[in-house]
Amino acid sequence: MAEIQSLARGLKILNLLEHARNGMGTTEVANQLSIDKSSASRLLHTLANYGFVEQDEDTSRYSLGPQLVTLGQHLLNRITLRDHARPYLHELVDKTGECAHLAIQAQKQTLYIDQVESTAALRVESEIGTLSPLHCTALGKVMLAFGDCRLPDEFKTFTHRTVTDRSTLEAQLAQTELRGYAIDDEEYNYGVRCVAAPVYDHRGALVGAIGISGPAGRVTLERIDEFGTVVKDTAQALSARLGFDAKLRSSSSQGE
Amino acid sequence: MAEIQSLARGLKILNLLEHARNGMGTTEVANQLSIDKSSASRLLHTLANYGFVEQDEDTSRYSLGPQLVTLGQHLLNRITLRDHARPYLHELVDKTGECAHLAIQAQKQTLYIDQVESTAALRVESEIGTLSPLHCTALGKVMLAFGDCRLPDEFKTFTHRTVTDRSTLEAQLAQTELRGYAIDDEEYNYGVRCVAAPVYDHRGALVGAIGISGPAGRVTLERIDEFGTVVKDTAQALSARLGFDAKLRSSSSQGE
DNA sequence: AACAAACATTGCATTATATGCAACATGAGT
DNA sequence: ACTCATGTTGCATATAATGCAATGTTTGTT
Repeated sequence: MAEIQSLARGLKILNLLEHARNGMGTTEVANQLSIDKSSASRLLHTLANYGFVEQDEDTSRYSLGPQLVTLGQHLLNRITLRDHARPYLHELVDKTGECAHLAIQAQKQTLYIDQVESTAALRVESEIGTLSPLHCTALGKVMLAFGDCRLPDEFKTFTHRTVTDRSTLEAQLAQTELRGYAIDDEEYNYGVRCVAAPVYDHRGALVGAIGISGPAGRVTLERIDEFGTVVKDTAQALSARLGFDAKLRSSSSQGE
Repeated sequence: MAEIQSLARGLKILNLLEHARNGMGTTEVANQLSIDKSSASRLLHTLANYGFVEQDEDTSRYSLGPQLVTLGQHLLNRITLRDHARPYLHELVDKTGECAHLAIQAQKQTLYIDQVESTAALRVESEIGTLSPLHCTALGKVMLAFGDCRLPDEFKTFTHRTVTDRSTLEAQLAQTELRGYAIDDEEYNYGVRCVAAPVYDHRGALVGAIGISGPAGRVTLERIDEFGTVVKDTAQALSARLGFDAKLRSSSSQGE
């Protein structure tokens, strides 16, 4: 099905503005999209009418508008998993001393929907709202190993440790399933190691993943199983809280 | 300047989906917008391509998509005022026992960008991302009294206490300016009373407002000045933290 | 102060896109 | 098996969107 070009252009403008710290002028937008500046002006005016962008009165530059906060926050607030998971994220921080995150699958990627920060000076933060790849993040590998989504078609490289070979990744995911938790061993960010485990609902469907991230110097390979067990146990407690009965689940979801 | 119709329709779809708890089907969207269902289908498909909506694989229904969370959260996270204000919101909760909020002006309304909840069982929450009117909320009246925006053209009624007469509102705003804090006396929500005060930056520009909200039974008229003084003092401390020098500001922003 | 350059907006004729209609495929209910 | 509703797709047509040129405004240079 073909796209609606005008709508697509408007949405592209929003994505451009995400990366424009000081907003963008009409001509900049036109140049980036390779369209006439009069077209850009009309697209921006329409986005502004509905509050999706705002135009600075002094400089005429456009920035992302409040309607995105309203819709985005509204969507976030209706994910009940966030409320249920929050205490467990705090528990993860308490037990591991590292930052804890909650993610769901969206857009064939991993969407971070909550985090609890640790008190450590050196810490790993993942901004809520961030979309990350599936194949090289701990939370993403949980979706692949325990959920029903397919492997992506391509595996982008982020560090020299990123696995981009399909059969190697599949073997890793098989190991993940056996262990009951996933590992990101500096595959997405240098110096950062993460562990994550699946969260199921009362019907046994994967609804998200929780995990911790820390500097590789603290989340060492020697301690990875210790961290992994804590994360797995906490995820299981959260799943139980959501009405998941582990006995009814096939043994493939158990890490024993 | 005329709007771009296709883009406007796409954005209207997003606004419709905000209120659709279980998503909407293609035909529902078409009916709501009075357009053909083939047009609705193409608009929704385009929105889905860019992640602004998601289509449920089983039911074909559309819902708001993760890109809105990404963009909205990105925008929210870049408002440095939130980080600076957070400790002061906690201070307000500690001192008053009520929920504290931070808002900025956006779209000729008041946009809530942060809140700290009190521990009281009965409390007033304002969802982050919410847009509220200027003329009948405490935070909104702060924008009108201490900022440079004009009065709205119309004053919608929310409770029987909502002020809708322009000269009465102007007199109220003059009082607000003298007092140094604004009051919402059940004008926006029945049973809820709020107090708010202005936050200035180092250049003396109004950048936001902080305030508290509570049940009218606790935030009584007898105690309103006590609450007002606490909020005003906290807002002044935050302004000072942002580099605002109260001595350089005209006396109109001082509440004495 | 005058001038040039860049930017943003607007009018308008033309072009390309978006549209609605009809047909088709699919699923649900009887 | 049949009917109805929904969603998608092909296609001809109508309309909106487009780009060009002109205009107005602001900024920077001389």
